[in-house]
Amino acid sequence: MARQAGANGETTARVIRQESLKLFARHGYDAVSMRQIASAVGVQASALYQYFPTKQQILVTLMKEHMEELLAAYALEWQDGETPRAALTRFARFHIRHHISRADAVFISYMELRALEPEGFAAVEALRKLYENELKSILAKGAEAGDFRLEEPHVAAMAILAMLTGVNTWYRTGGRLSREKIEDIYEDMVLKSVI
Amino acid sequence: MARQAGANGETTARVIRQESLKLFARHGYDAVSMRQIASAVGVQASALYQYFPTKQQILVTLMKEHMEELLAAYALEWQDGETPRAALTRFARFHIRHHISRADAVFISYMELRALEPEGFAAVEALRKLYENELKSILAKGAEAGDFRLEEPHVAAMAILAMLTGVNTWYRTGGRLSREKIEDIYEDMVLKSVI
DNA sequence: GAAAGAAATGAACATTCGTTAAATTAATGG
DNA sequence: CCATTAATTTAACGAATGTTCATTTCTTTC
Repeated sequence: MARQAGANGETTARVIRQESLKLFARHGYDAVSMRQIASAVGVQASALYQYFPTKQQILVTLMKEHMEELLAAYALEWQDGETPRAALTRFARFHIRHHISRADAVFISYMELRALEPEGFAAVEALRKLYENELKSILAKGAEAGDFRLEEPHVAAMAILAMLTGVNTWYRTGGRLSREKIEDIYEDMVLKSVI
Repeated sequence: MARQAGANGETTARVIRQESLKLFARHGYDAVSMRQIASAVGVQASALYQYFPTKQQILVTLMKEHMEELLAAYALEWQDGETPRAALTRFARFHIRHHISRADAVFISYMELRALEPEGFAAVEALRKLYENELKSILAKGAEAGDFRLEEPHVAAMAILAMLTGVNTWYRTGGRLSREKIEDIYEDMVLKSVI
């Protein structure tokens, strides 16, 4: 056989992304072979090279897309003229909501940074900094306005991001707590931690 | 050459641990080869098998030792009859202090869980739960006594641990902030988040 | 219905991997 | 100083890796 009936390039490309994401998250970039990805897609390893020039490019694509999706989703939520507290509340709830429904992509984006070659690393890191700056900006404004009590906005931002992103270490779909409830808990802790 | 002048088994074993820790933290378990480790130690790859039966056992040993050292260090700090707030303060400061001076081991212990085969995974996971339970116990007692306001002690414990452990994503030795100062900031945020 | 393009296969490549076995050298104890 | 043992080397193993290339099959277009 060579070409399957009903085969379509766009579909295959999407399935490659999908299955790579799952496999990288489950076993790690280095532990997953091109043959494993191909097998999950239902294709031979050589077929992957019609869509990605290297294995590394699959990873870079997944990570960049994740960060760009995150930034785009946050941009949709953003509102001008909010109080610092309202902005921080919005940020916390958005972060939890966005992250718990994308466990695999989040996992990869934090774990596989070291698997990136310099060029891809720089690109992904730049996107991450953009997102971090959204939170830092909220905290800095809040500190200036006297709404937040914090000596080191940078450290506070790192602490809050770590706390929020940590939700993925324990949250599993269909668990006891609803997404709303989890947002409530984290919002509460984040707000209190800076007030 | 075969045996080096002054060679000694105990020394080599320690150097293997040391260099493996560095390499695994820097590149990830799967990305590091036995030949790389051997080269860092200053020995041929086959010599490693005098000290560890498999590459996997090196990883298991490093992770178990890290968790056991953590539990032992915490046991030394522990004090009976403390108020929940004092206990939480002690926990937060201990966690920061212990973790920032062991960046490599901490990194591995969180990143390479998935590289563990079932047996080793279960052992390491059990040790981790013991440590988590120390914090949960503090939070549960504090909630019962009315010192802490939290509906979900489990979630709060996960959130606090993530926040504290996150220090290693940004902290670098010799930075602007002293260890004491960092402990102060995290203690403050953790305490406020549950009150 | 033939030509052109897209989608995929199958075989092969050099390299690297974890691991084993036999041989070799240095330190130790009588 | 000789025998033993500990520490390490050199060489080799089969298996797996990312990637390339020529070929084959299906779809679309004229």
